[in-house]
Amino acid sequence: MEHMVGMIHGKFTAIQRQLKQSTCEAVMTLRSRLLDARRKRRNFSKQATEVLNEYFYSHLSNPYPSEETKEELARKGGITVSQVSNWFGNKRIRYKKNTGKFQEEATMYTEKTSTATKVRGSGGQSSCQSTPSPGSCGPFPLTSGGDMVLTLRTLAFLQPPPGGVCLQPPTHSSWQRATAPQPPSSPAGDSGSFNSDVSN
DNA sequence: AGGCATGATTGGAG
DNA sequence: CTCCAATCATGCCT
Repeated sequence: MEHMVGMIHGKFTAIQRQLKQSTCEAVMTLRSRLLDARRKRRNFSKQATEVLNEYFYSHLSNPYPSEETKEELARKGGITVSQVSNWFGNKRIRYKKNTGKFQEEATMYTEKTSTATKVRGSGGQSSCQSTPSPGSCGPFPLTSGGDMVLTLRTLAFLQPPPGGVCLQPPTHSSWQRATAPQPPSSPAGDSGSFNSDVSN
């Protein structure tokens, strides 16, 4: 009996120590990663930039994505929601500051989205849960499987800014903050909100 | 090395 | 709380 108790006790302490160690390790890892994110800036993947730009330029009149939209954009781009918020914040500021510089980009993406918005049928709001995606209908698998294969490589540079198209700088010098730009048409299944960390 | 582009952080305002 | 504006720090190109 005494032997058993001693053995169990020893095992228990060993496991305890192991657990402590692994926990500490995990915490350290998380912490370092967080700290890393602060200082170490890595450019977003092409896909993320594409997705964000498409949304931004197709909603230039009101580039304030709702929480759900942010989530979806984040998932599509393989980034976090806060990163989406950061990006939109930076983008708004920088776009306003230097509208002319973004004209090429703007036309590029607006054209791209306009060609892709064929699905936008009646009702104004597409009931389809998959948001208007560029190129074709549904290039993004949306399976959240971490298989972030860069599918839309092809439409990276569809066409240069067409000369001749008069790009009048939009006079919306300041966006009016309209609350709830998009009706909360939440896609029922919000599962698999797993942030697959493809980077690193 | 320098300059620019860009993501992240911070502080103030609503 | 979110957003804006300024700023910092890094990545990338020359």
